[in-house]
Amino acid sequence: MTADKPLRADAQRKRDALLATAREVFDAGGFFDLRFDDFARLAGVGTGTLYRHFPTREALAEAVYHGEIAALCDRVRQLRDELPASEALATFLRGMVEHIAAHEGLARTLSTLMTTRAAALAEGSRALEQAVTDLVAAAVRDGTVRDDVGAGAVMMALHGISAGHDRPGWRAEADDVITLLLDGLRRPL
Amino acid sequence: MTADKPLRADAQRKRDALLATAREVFDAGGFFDLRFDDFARLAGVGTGTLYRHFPTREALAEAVYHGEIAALCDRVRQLRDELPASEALATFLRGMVEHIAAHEGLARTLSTLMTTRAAALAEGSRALEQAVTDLVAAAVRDGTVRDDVGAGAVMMALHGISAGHDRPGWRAEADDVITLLLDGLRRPL
DNA sequence: GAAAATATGGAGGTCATCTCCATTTGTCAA
DNA sequence: TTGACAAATGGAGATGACCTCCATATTTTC
Repeated sequence: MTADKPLRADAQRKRDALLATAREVFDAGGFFDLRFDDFARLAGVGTGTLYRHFPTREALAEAVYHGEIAALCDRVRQLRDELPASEALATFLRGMVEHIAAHEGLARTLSTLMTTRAAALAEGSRALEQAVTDLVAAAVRDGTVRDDVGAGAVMMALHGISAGHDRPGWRAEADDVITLLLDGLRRPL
Repeated sequence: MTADKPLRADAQRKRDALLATAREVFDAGGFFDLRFDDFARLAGVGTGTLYRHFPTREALAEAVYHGEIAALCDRVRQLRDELPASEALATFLRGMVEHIAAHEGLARTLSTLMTTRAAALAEGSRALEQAVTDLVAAAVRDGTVRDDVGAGAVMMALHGISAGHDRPGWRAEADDVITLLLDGLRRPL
């Protein structure tokens, strides 16, 4: 799938510069207010080069997002190895809110992209979804989580959380959503 | 706030035509793929007229959305009068999923708008949020719903649901989210 | 029915997006 | 090293969507 052909030295350099700049702009939150051409200049690159590497804003965002997703997936796996499944799930979800809080600009950028062009990011976030699905499945096997709801519901709720990050009481509400999810997921006795 | 000055006859006619056309295009789901100028022509109106009535896409969407929101608020109030608060809440949330399912194009349009320019729709959706907040508060007063989480969490989850409407297993997942919410909200004994 | 007020529509200006290709840079074989 | 080929660059300019402006048309008022 990712049959990357070896990139020429200068091409790799430019690509890295673009990604580095993108990460900064993302975190600053000004991604959508910046003309794409200007973004190229900001990264010290011609517009043509920018477009060759990343044909669309979404493509660029996905590339930036990729590392982020991978890190989250790792964290899911790590938690699953260290803790009982249901605790791992709880810890992960709580940590997710923390993570979004700490990278507000990034969350904003991503959730905007999600709704404008879901397809572009679907590929990338599928990995995360799979990891969460596995975690939920493990908790179900342990008998600590009900078996009549899927992990998709958790993903949906997470999406709502990250999309709503600019609400005034975001942090408290996000925590509440997680609380409701976890309590709702507990296997009815 | 809405101190509408009486509109001239022809102006009203054009405005209605625009709204009617918008509703169709929304439901068909092609709102964002359509050039705004073309939309004017489609409604049999000059571009200038379109822009005078609705300065932005968002303004148009909000106008279309307005009736929708009002209907939902009415429904919340109606349910609150007919049923115990916690049942009213459950019925409303279930109905909301049904409603989104039945108006997919509209849901898509709205969730896109929500994230692109939250401010534009905030006014309209604030009313809905207030109605839901009241309903949750009533359920808390009844003692059927826990008092340590706010209604904002419910709004967030709903947002996640409507934003994810194009996921393959949307309907089932949406129902799951509601199930989790409701079970999570039930007052712990 | 004439003047004033209000609304119309679409031609054209503005500006971000993206393409194209003459030029530069990197790679590799001899 | 050097020459020749491939790969990559960058920015000028085409493209096309968005929105403004105003001469004209319609409605209302007196």
